[in-house]
Amino acid sequence: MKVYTIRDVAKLAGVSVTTVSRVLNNRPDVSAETVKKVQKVMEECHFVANPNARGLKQAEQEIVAVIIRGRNNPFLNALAEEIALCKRPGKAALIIEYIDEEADEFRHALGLLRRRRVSGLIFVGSRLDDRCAVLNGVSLPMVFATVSTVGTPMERASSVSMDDRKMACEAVNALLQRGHRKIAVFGGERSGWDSLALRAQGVEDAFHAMGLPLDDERYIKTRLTLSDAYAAGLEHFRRCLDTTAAFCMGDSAALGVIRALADLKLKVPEDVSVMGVDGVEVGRYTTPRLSTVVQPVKEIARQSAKVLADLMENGGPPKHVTVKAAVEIRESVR
Amino acid sequence: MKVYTIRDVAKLAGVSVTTVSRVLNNRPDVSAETVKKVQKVMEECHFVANPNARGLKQAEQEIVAVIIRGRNNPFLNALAEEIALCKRPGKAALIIEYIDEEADEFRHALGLLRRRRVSGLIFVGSRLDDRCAVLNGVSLPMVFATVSTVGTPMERASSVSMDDRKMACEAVNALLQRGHRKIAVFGGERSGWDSLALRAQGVEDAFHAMGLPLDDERYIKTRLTLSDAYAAGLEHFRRCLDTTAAFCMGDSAALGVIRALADLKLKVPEDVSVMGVDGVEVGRYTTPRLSTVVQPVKEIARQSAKVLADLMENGGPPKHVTVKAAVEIRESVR
DNA sequence: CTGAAAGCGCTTACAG
DNA sequence: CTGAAAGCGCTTACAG
Repeated sequence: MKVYTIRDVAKLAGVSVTTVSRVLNNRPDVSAETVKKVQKVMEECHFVANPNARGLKQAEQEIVAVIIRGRNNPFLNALAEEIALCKRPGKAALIIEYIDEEADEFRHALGLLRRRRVSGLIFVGSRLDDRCAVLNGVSLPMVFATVSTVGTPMERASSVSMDDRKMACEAVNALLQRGHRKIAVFGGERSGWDSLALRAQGVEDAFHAMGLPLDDERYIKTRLTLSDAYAAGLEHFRRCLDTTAAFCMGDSAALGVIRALADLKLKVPEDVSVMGVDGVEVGRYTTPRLSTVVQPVKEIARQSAKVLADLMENGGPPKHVTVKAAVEIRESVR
Repeated sequence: MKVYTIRDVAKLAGVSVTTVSRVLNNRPDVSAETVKKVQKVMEECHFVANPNARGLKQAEQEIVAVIIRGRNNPFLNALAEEIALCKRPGKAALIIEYIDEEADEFRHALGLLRRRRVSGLIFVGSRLDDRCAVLNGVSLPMVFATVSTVGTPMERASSVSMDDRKMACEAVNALLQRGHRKIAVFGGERSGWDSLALRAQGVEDAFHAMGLPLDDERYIKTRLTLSDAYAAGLEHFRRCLDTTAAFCMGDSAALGVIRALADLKLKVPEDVSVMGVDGVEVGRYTTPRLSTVVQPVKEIARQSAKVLADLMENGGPPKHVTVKAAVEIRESVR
């Protein structure tokens, strides 16, 4: 199957290449008759312009890359979708790269920069540990969505996030206020600067404000997936029968823990209260409905796109936006 | 910030453009010394090759487009991920386009074909109604994942799917076997050729095999989302107090219906049994665990990629692959 | 191991 | 309204 070029089309239509190009780009300065003739030929031979050739001459198109860590996280997925819906500076194209939760998103980004002429970068759901220093060599506008980069070694990165530390504190506080004292925390790495580390600090804040110690035995480090949290939940509640509440740093993890409790014949919230973080849709439909810290997905997406656009257009120092989140007590807590 | 070309690099490094190109492509026929020199310059000026220019000369890269209907469907998302992981003929690039559930995926595909030189197409989760005839003009290899195109007006389309009719029949049969007679069905459009229409036929088959009529009042047409199914469930079970089971043509819908039942103080499965379709992960962790028709996601992805690859390489008539699915009775049915 | 030159398929001043 | 020609930034025979 021959691939036609505009040269072929021109010959077939008996016009110049220039004219075909004009028709292709809907320029006004072609006679209606010619347009028709050329379009007919294009139709007949299923002509499709070569985007590489177009891109080569046309004002180089800007590309914004969105790098998402973990595809099956419904919260990050929803966020990616919203980001894709935001309008971008000029008509910058968007490339979305999902990378494995265990992979190194920073190396991945560097690799991408070497292959493509990216002019802006959004990281979604990144882990912020020592690795992030490698981005210091990058002078592109970068924004981290959902985690704050304040206080990290990355001096040039912007970020949009809720106040993870404060919200975790509020969430745990909600449990403390309801009389819970033995609270299990299902979280991640406590070092580093990312959301999970900040949330761990927030948990401590809440305990300390009440003059209570944070029981290390009740801090359970786990991946925040359904299956891992389920296993971790089984393990914990078999061992610690006196735990009356769980704060899970992700909704999927919370759902996994709730299921583990059910399998141990413990009722939520009668025996154990469970609180998540994120506010994914399914949490409104489970039984019991999941209490959680609802992150404003659209707001985070919008602000991320806006900060990036502003940086790409006007430059300037990195910005850090904090969006408002809310603890929503639903049926899983009492 | 100046954008460097390989010409600039060549000048700075004191070599020819050809040599720079060779270094760029890791060709073996350059002296180590030269390589080092050129790489140093590239590094210094943050050189990134223009992919358009590369693509223009290099053997035109094949592009496979995946068109997915509805982004927040976890089942389709999982499928898309698996497809992305499958190896493709040559090193065909993959572009994944999510389109709105209400949009017309066929027009979208045609638009895409006009803009990009796509050499293969995978549709994920398409609705198959009269609109699909527009694809008859397309002579590209196309495969529909999750729906069978047998019997549709599309003569050139291949498909990979479970036997929707048979599996729906089996699922409803499982309910009938357990003594349920008043079964509500939450499905979609009953006309057309897509999965939902086939499943509706399967439901009828099951009823007819038992010599029972399918009660039209209990066929509820709804979008198969959490929120819509929730609303439809509330509405139905308020009205039909004698319904003892629900067959929902999607797991999200099933979860929505289960929640509606809970809000009506009806217990699942004691008062009403609920069965879904798809087999999404969260259904294994809800309370009660969701009974469902588990579709073999990886198998569908793998077969779709394989059929497409084969068609792209060798051509030939369209293929229709049927994969095995299984009704899994979990806690939501008794 | 290295380079000069042609060419990929378009777009875009420029001239008419 | 139309066309001849230069050029976008690379790659790739070809010659050395």
